[in-house]
Amino acid sequence: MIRTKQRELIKNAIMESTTHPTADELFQEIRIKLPTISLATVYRNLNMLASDGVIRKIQMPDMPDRFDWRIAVHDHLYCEKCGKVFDFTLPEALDEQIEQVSGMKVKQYSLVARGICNDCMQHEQN
Amino acid sequence: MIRTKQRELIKNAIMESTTHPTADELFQEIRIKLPTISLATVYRNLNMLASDGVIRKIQMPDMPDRFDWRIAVHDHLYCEKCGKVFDFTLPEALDEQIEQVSGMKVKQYSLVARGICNDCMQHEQN
DNA sequence: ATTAAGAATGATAATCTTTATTATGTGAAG
DNA sequence: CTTCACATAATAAAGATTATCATTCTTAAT
Repeated sequence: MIRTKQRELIKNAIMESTTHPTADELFQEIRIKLPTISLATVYRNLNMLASDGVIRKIQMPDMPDRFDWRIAVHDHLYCEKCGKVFDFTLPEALDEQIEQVSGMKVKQYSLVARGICNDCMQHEQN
Repeated sequence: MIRTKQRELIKNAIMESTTHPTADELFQEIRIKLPTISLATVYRNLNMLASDGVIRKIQMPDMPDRFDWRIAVHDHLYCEKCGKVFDFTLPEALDEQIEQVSGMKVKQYSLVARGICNDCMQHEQN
């Protein structure tokens, strides 16, 4: 993995992100600094970084993949009101439980919740 | 939701399935009995049945949606070797835990694991 | 500095799954 | 039987991601 300015910009953009940006959001952001960058390059690098364990790819149904610099095990909650994605961490990882219950070897799992976040709950007028 | 033979066939096909078929797999199967059926109809009806709670839609990253007649809460494990999808059920649902940890209102969640199933473990030659 | 070789890029085509569109057909209530 | 809302078939379109490939960079060695 050689060093290129594209990869550098992509990595920095994620590392500085507070949301969980999609490939396209990162593309739009980086484009301002480096207008010649291609969306394919963004995807390519995000996947490389993810498979190197530098960043994490979050895959949720019905929405584009998102990327996260927080590589420690944690899960995600999508707010159906505001569309934001929040992190949460269960007291203990589920790998073992799943193995016990299923009798299979678990390599990884993804836990994604949908609901309403705190902010949106408070602003609700029902 | 009026009664049509297409809907009937789709529902039956799922109810009799032992795997967790995709829309296209169901389409190919039903096509034999009713060659004029359209893939769009299969999708439309599967989504209707799912939102009516008659069947369940299973969404996993990197593969097409699958459908399941088992509507009771349960989770899924995808075997990376043979490609089959297995069911499992944790001792208790996670909604509450997630709510406590995240402080949000959880409407639903999806837990999908990847790994190696029992059969494939035993046939492995490593 | 030069160069050679591998690796990454940009541009775009292609893929895959799913939904939208629209004209046509059909079930069931009167 | 007629009517009309709803469903269907056929296909176009969308949306996200990956593949392709000619071109351009990086890097390490000369």
